[in-house]
Amino acid sequence: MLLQLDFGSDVPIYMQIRNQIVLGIADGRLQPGERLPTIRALANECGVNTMTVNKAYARLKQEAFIEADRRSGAVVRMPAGVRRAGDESLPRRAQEALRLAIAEAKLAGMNREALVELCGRLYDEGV
Amino acid sequence: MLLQLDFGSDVPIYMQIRNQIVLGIADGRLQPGERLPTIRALANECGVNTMTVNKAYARLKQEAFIEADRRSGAVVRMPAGVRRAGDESLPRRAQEALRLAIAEAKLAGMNREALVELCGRLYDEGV
Amino acid sequence: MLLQLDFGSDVPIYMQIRNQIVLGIADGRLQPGERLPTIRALANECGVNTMTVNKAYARLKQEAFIEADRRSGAVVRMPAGVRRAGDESLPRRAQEALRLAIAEAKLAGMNREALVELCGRLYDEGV
Amino acid sequence: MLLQLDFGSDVPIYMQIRNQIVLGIADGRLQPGERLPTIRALANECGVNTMTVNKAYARLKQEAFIEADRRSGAVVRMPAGVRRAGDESLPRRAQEALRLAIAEAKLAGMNREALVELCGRLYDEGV
DNA sequence: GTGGTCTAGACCACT
DNA sequence: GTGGTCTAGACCACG
Repeated sequence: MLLQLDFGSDVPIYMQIRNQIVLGIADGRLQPGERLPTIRALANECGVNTMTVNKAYARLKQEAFIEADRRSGAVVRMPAGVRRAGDESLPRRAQEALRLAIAEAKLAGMNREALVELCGRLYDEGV
Repeated sequence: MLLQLDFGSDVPIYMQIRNQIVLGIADGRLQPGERLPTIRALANECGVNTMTVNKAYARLKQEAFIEADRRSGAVVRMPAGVRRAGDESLPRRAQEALRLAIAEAKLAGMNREALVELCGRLYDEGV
Repeated sequence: MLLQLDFGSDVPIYMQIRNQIVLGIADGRLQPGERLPTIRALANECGVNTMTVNKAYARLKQEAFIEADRRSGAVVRMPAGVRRAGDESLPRRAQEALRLAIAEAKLAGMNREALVELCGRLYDEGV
Repeated sequence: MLLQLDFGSDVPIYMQIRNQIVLGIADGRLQPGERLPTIRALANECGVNTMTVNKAYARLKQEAFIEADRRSGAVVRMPAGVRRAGDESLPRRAQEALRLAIAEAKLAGMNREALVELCGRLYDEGV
């Protein structure tokens, strides 16, 4: 899986890395139990500092998306285990993001039908 | 309309103000043609710097959600002025936010049906 | 409040800082609403890097012990607000630590009465 | 006695092994004079490196919780050999851990009565 | 060889 | 002037 980072975005790089890995898990490109690249490898591949990748992995670990096994690096958690162990505030964050994105879609002229279809499609992608 | 700001959030204050006004327009609490508070009044009410509100208004204006009338301050634009055509016009940022939020909902264990229902409900709220 | 750090301990410095601030809140040396030193000031005072203090503050913030207000630095949260917003796993961690410490006390020959008295005393300190 | 290890915890594996054996001695699952599994057997059973178990045993021996009998492997020490006199002998590390855990319990909203009751219960468990 | 921690110094967005 | 982010390079404990 190749990450596409947008330096110059207002979204911090470590957050972009985190987001793309979350997307990768959700759409199946990253399978449960699969090993993620080592911090050094990913940092090298993306052209960023190891600390930056470290921060992304630390967050993913705290959010229970991955496990940082001291032996074999970081592995994707089983979906059953992704039931918010670490961060109770995340669902609320996600819901707020959802609400805002939908409000913008509405103001952009998208009707209800189109929006619901879009959301369903985004859900299905890569199931 | 009262703004609820979360100082200490990772979302900048001016962006929180911008977001809440967008939400207000979408759910009808703010009607097209309605005057927004003056920068100074809103800053005073929220206990933030006028620079902060100024930044929020500037962004809303640039995004065509409001118009800056020199006499009457900032007013909400007519929906015709905000509306664009079809799916394609959903701003990329909004669509990316949507995709990410839906991915997180999926990983939180929400099934397709529940998600679609939630999105529909969020769309309807305050229509 | 002066922090006493033990470089060379196996406990990471940022964790020592975090722990001492938690202790300070618990025993009243740090009052709710009180401002903590700025990251730079504390780093300077302790002779450590700003990143280290930053990490301690980030953790305290995530654990809901402090608020990092973007305007006025970090402030101690109201006790009512310290009800585990961020990290559900912490109480379990604390309970495990408690269990282990008590086991060691028992093996060190401390009887039940002395232990309970000690725990009560530690609880009262600085109420 | 089966050890339950949490790879991916921030507590090193060898320390988890050490801790669980201490707990086992305290609650009576491990009796004085009882033989511990050989390093190789325990390592095999837990799926860890023999070096890791070795490190745990070395620490336990240094802390006088076990003895390394050249013929029969590691055996749990007689309680007399572990017991010391009174409050003062509580190892500083343990007391600091106790203090911190109690501070966190207090900040989590636990009142004095509940805490003392919990500590007493933890003491009694498996006496 | 892994992740975790730390340093010294820098830039930036936000207020 | 604040916290947040990032870099380049380093050391260490762990396994």
